Amino acid sequence: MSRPTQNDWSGCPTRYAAGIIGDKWCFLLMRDILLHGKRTYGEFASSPEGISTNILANRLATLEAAGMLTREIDPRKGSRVCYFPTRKLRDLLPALLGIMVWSTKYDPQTEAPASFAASHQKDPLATVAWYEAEIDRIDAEIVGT
Amino acid sequence: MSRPTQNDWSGCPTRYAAGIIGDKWCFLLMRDILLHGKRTYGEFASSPEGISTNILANRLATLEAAGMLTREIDPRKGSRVCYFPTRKLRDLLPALLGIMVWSTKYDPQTEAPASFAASHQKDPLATVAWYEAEIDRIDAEIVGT
DNA sequence: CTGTATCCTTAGGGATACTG
DNA sequence: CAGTATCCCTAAGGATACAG
Repeated sequence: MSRPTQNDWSGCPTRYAAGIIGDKWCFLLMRDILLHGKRTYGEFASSPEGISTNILANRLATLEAAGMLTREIDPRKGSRVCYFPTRKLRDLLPALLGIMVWSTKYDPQTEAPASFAASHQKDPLATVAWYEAEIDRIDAEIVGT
Repeated sequence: MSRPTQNDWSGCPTRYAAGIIGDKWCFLLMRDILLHGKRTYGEFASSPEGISTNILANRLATLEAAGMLTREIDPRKGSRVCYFPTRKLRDLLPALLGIMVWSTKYDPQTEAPASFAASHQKDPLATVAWYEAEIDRIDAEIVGT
């Protein structure tokens, strides 16, 4: 069976991701959407990292252009804008989960362990259950293909 | 059982990662080390993305300071420097695999599918086998804790 | 070959004011 | 509240020369 060897990475599948994930603000915004359930401009702007409004607008446009989110009117309340994750963004969740597990293990700043870290250490299977529930919740929100 | 809820992300485990992964050059260098088996300054410099030497030196120092790699003399050939992945970096492989799978699915630039993409589509289990072999190969190289 | 150092230009991005 | 626009400064980083 042919499996990838070391010298066959001409079309390296990570270079593409580097353009989107390899940007601090895009990365944090995707986190906010996928993991924190944030959907509105104001919610993004209030993140503890303190993104400035021009950068926020710029990155929202970037992510929309990259097909990671869609900009729509809030179905519940007219004249209010919401950003929804696309399937493409949703599919990044497994990778994000991997990053979270890694950070939980190595981040020295996590003074009081977050509930994720706690439950993950106690029972990794609980993390899987959490992950799948998260997937379901986001799937229910994805509108287009 | 307590599992993470949406409003409990005060100690968000992704913010830490954003500082390391959320940088294009660090991201690509970690890819080179983990997936392309690159170990020397010249090998990094010759990557198709064309990193300039001052940035390369800067990021190698950053990654070393972050405990992601160690700088050592080549055991086989004296007076030649090599950079080895630490366990901390190695543990990022699962996340990187997730990113690769994602890119393989969505990167429109992947004109000729890489062997990874091909084998992954043909048989996902082959990817797992590839991944475990990769882990073993890197583990054999990790020197310190 | 493995880096360092310097120059210099551009882009990133914070602060803030402004608009619908 | 959801942005847009401007100002302005710093840092990122490309090119290149130099050193061990």
